[in-house]
Amino acid sequence: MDFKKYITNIIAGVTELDEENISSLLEVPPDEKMGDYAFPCFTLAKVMRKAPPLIAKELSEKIGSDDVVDRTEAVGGYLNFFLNRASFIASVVGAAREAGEAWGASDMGNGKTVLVEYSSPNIAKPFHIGHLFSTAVGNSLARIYKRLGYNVVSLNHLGDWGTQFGKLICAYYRWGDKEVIEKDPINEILKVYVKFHEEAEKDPALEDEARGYFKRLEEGDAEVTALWQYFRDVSLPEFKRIYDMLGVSFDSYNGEAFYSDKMDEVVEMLDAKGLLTESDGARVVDLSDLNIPPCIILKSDGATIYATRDIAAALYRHRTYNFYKNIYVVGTPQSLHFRQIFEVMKRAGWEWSEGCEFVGFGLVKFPGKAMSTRRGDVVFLEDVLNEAVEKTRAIVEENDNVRDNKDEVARKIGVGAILYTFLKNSREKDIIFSWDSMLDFEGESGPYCQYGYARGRSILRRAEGIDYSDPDFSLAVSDEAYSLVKQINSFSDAVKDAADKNEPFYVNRYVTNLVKSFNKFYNSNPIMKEGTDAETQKARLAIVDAATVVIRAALGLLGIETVETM
RNA sequence: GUGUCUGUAGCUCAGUCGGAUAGAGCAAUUGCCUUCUAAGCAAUGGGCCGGGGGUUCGAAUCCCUCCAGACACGCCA
Repeated sequence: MDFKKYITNIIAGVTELDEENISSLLEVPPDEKMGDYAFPCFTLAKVMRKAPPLIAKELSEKIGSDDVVDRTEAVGGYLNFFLNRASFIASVVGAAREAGEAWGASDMGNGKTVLVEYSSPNIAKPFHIGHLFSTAVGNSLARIYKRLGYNVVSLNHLGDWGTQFGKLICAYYRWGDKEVIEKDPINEILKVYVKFHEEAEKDPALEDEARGYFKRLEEGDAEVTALWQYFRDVSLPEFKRIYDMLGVSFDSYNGEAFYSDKMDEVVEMLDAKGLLTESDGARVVDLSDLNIPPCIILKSDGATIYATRDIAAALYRHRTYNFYKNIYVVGTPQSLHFRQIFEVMKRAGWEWSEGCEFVGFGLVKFPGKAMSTRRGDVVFLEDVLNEAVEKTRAIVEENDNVRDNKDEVARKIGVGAILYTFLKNSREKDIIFSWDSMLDFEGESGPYCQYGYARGRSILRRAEGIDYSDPDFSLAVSDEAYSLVKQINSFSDAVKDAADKNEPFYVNRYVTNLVKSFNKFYNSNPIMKEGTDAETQKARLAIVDAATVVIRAALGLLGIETVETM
């Protein structure tokens, strides 16, 4: 049942306000001692021409109590509602257990299609820790939208085209050693790529040479294309290995190259709209009326640029998926680029482009400076994940609680810890990379949440054979039980907030608070311990059951897996 | 220079469509492992919410201004 709505109706019955108005005013008090819902009477004071505390008092007297609302209290200008705890717990726990894994789901998406473009690494370059930001956020958003009933399509817009490949090919011809590269393609290719940038500092002519190679690639030159294909072929298995480890998958790996033959049409369409002007030999869309730089569509050498490809990709996606939303999970440094291409599409008269959303995330930095693949200043994601799994494995051995599948447990917890770190703050915040904080498994962390789940499961295993399907919840009423059940009840709010803002950290914070409440609950309300009354035990077991299901569901939305013991 | 974002406890951050004594984790100090897993629980200390003005019954939150920092700003992506 929707308690907020219930209370809104009560207030509507005793005031002149409409339900929508009341609902937006109704809030949750900062302290549980102040009740479950609070209605501020300040705005009412103007129309009723009475002091807010007096209004609150009068309303409180009018409302009285029933099976759902235990009582109301007027404090200051607030009218505070206290729910009947036993019936609240019974209602929420019952509903959550009935819904099971579907708790928190919604049909608001109604089958509308949401595209989420994320991860999108550059091929022929190692997958570094910075890529995890996009991967973690995108994967989580995809899961969140799915839970809300949207038809989600995950897109990995591989960076497999552009002048950077000219650079790579140029570097390969100059400094590459085929035999060495075959043995460890990604790292060796990275080495020549770094060398290219070092040399280009001294000899800027190299840049032109690189652009020349890309031009040849775009023109379909067989030799250069074969080399490009090779770079792509050796990269994909590397990426897939990491995605498997993270539990991430994509519906499409169509990268930039996929759109290389779809750009002529875009150029023609923009031209037909009269949007293209010439500027220093390049063809651009002028955006000076917005005080932002022009969007380059064709470079002065006639080759395309990533803006052209992104526009072609958006058009293709519109035609293929008829999307409701087309979400780009890309670093904030690219915000101007997306503003430009969204504006160009708008000026082209493509109304569907309104559905395009830029979802930026911060930089992963080293203390002092940003990471740079060009300089070779990178931390490889695989190293971070392996380190986390290794550390977890050592803890698992030391604690000696896990009997089977130790490797699997270590992987899930190690990876979960890293994912959690990337999803715990608002996504636009930069992350300063440090091994210490990456490998901190105490306090608010992935392992903390997984631990709470494992403890709950452990209690339920001890309860095997006990039938707690229909307990008397009045026996389980306690401050800890009540606040835990309130958390369980608010799951769907957290999911909606997360989708609304495209911020997975709302779910992260939610599950952390849920686990915190759960830990308090089982620490102060004995369940399978000796001396616990049998009927009380059943009611508490039902709560544990509901809590574990919701913890698992919430962690699942973050891409974090659970373990039965740890 | 222009634009976007940020500034809250020693550190990392929540809270920012105005509301009740400004919160959490880490770090520090202290209790709790013969009793459901101590990756845990309980408790203590810690704050001119960058500075200054303004709007309001009420401002960390809105407006103005200054200071500090990050990122971006045509032929890379």
